[in-house]
Amino acid sequence: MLSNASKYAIRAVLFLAEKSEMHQKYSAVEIAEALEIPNHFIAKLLQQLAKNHIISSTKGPNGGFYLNAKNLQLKVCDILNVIEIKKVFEGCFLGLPKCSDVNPCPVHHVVAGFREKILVKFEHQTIQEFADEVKLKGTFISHKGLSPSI
Amino acid sequence: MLSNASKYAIRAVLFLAEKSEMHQKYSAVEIAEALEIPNHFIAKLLQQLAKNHIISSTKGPNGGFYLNAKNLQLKVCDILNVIEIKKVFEGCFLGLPKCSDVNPCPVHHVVAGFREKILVKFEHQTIQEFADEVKLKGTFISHKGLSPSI
DNA sequence: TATAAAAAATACTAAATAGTATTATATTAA
DNA sequence: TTAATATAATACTATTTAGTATTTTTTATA
Repeated sequence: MLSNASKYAIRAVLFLAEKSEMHQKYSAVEIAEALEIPNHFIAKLLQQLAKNHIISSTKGPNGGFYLNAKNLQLKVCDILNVIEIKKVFEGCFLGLPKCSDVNPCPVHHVVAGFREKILVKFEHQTIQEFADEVKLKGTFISHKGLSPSI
Repeated sequence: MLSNASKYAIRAVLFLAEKSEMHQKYSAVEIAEALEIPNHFIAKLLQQLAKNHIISSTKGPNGGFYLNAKNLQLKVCDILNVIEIKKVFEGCFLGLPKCSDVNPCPVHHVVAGFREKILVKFEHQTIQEFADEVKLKGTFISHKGLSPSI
């Protein structure tokens, strides 16, 4: 459903959001290591996000990527609009050109419920709120260091 | 989430299921036209399904593809196991390697509900039952002939 | 002001998915 | 037994996504 690029980008932004209180910056390499994702790939994605003002960056020594107050008020959808070409959550699960409540495909109603939920989250919840929720609930944006047996 | 190949294959099998009472056979070309999908592409998929005994076929004049009683008792998952290389509904929505109820990603619980529903349907409902449901509910496996404005 | 650290830009290669074209084989029926 | 029809098999091309490598630019600081 999401491309690897989008998955990496969302996790990277959540990583930066979690760290944003400390006002520290993180290099692409540090982020790649923390999330166990390809170094050069995430660097390119972060650059795209920075260019589109979804995240912030400064060059040079002690530079890196970070989120400012404005960035923290953006939504996951703002990330996806930069990374993903096509609208991810549009498009019928079975590929019908005009699938809708009126002309539903055989799984339309099963999918529609999920789509609604995830769309509300990604369109309305701010990155700040999302990151707070991650902290509160103790969910994971990386499995680094997790016991290999689990 | 599903590849085009899987989408086409599921719709083609539902098409054949709907027609199975008439004991008529349908050529790849006829199926392609009815579902408005690429001719050669669906032909190749139908051949794969036939080779794996998911659907039935006979060559020659008046030949074509059809479903026998045994085929009608199969599940959508049986189709996917032939067409799709990787398990479609495994794998974390955000790409975490060990996402689970124990180590959930930030959207795990939103996704898990949907995944459960669609998986139950695709694993347990027979093609026959699925096709009956399509007929009963009047859902669409093609939008061919639908007014272009809708 | 030279150096090093970091993003930014550019240009690739590789792999997976999507789709097309051609030829061979089987079967029916005239 | 020949012609027509349809699947089966094989071999492609094109596009998208994923990932890598290299060079340029900016900037802090020694």
